[in-house]
Amino acid sequence: MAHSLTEENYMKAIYGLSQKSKGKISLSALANTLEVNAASVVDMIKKLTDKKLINYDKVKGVKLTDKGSKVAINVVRNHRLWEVFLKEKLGYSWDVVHEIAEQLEHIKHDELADRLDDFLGYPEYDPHGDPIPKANGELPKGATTLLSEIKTGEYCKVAAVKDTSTAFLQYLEQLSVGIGTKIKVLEKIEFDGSVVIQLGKANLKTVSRKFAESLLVK
Amino acid sequence: MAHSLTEENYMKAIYGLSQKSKGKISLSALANTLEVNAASVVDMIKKLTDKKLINYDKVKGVKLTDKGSKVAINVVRNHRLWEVFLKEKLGYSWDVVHEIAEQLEHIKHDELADRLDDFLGYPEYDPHGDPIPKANGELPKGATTLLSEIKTGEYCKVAAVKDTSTAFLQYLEQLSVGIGTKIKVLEKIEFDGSVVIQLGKANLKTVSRKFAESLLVK
DNA sequence: AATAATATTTAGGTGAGCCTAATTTTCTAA
DNA sequence: TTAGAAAATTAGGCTCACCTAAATATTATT
Repeated sequence: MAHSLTEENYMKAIYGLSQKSKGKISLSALANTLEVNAASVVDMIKKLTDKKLINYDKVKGVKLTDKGSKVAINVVRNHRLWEVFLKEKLGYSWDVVHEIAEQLEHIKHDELADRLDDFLGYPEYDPHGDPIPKANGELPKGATTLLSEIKTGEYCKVAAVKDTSTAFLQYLEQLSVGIGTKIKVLEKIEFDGSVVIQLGKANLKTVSRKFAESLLVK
Repeated sequence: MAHSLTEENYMKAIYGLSQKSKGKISLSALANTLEVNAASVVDMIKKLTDKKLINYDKVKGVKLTDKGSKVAINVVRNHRLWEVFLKEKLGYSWDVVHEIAEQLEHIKHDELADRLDDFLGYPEYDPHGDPIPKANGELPKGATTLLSEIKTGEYCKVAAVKDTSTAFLQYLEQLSVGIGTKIKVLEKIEFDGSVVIQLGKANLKTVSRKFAESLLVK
């Protein structure tokens, strides 16, 4: 009843894709996110289907079964808890925790996630602001509003990053923007979607559309 | 220049065997501790030799090179630090930490061991009393005296367990014997090597030769 | 020294997860 | 509606780490 590291990664990828884009999940989308060849995906989809972890239909695409969903949520829970550990306890910066958690998320032991959760004080969000699934699989509400959706003149607070690439996280670091940072939207440039924002008392910055669409706020 | 999980386990096994028995390390001894077929060992020995991680000689047996030694010590360092973490921070009992640390020891990130070490307060020994290699590879002195070597009437303190099997650890737990427990040797039965010991004020127990040869004291 | 036991090596094979190349199916846009 | 693009599939191979079975070496025992 245990799953290989690779199987877990496929299910996590399916889960991730189903969260961020409501449409159907194609094999090529999976191949893309997992950075493997489409032919490899076909193999694995067969295997996971046989194990009743997913359902596949040319029309509906790939879907996790309840069983597969549990596995995926568990891996995500582990990943995010370990990220909190790495940041809060070992002092790693948020652009590094992801890659280490990619390894730690596959450590298998019944009570491990729960003990870690307890040790960390039951955090609701990981260092990137993503919600950490509870032991029962329940997911705390995550932010859904983009910085780009905030009206001119209004305030918001950074809730999460949509893009967890090192490049973006380091850029945020450089701007001293983190989870909880207060932002005022001063101007939205119609031409290219750039946004002029105010950080702190009088610190003005112009950020790109891409930036404004990568930051989740509330 | 990274090594596979399997390669790391072979080097750890070679290191372990070289620590506990001073003689030559045969392929069959390795096959035995790794619980694989001897033919598999032959394959891997070739591979590790090519990578200059070990030297193999029919007469002298298997030996780690300096390079291989560094890898092995690193894995052991990781293993024992994670064991401390699991016991001290997550509250796992000492008969469980080993199997989880078997997985955690292979997590790869440059600063991880050092950060963990710092977080744990630079422990010198793991929960079984085994010395934790320092960042520079140096190994704190470990206990070498067996309970069976203590003379009748003398006192000693448990320093480490030589056997880390669940069966032994749980038995110790049951007897309330842990690292640091004070023991007085009352009698040594010549017939079968059993030892009568005193735990605490007046708690007498008779333990087998096997037991007395599995407990390291000082 | 001969036999028995153990250790080592070779040869050939397995499954997991990946690949390329070629093909077929499905979707999209002229 | 049909050509072209994109997606899915098949066929055949690869590497890693393992296996069994058989052959050869070495070591121990009588």
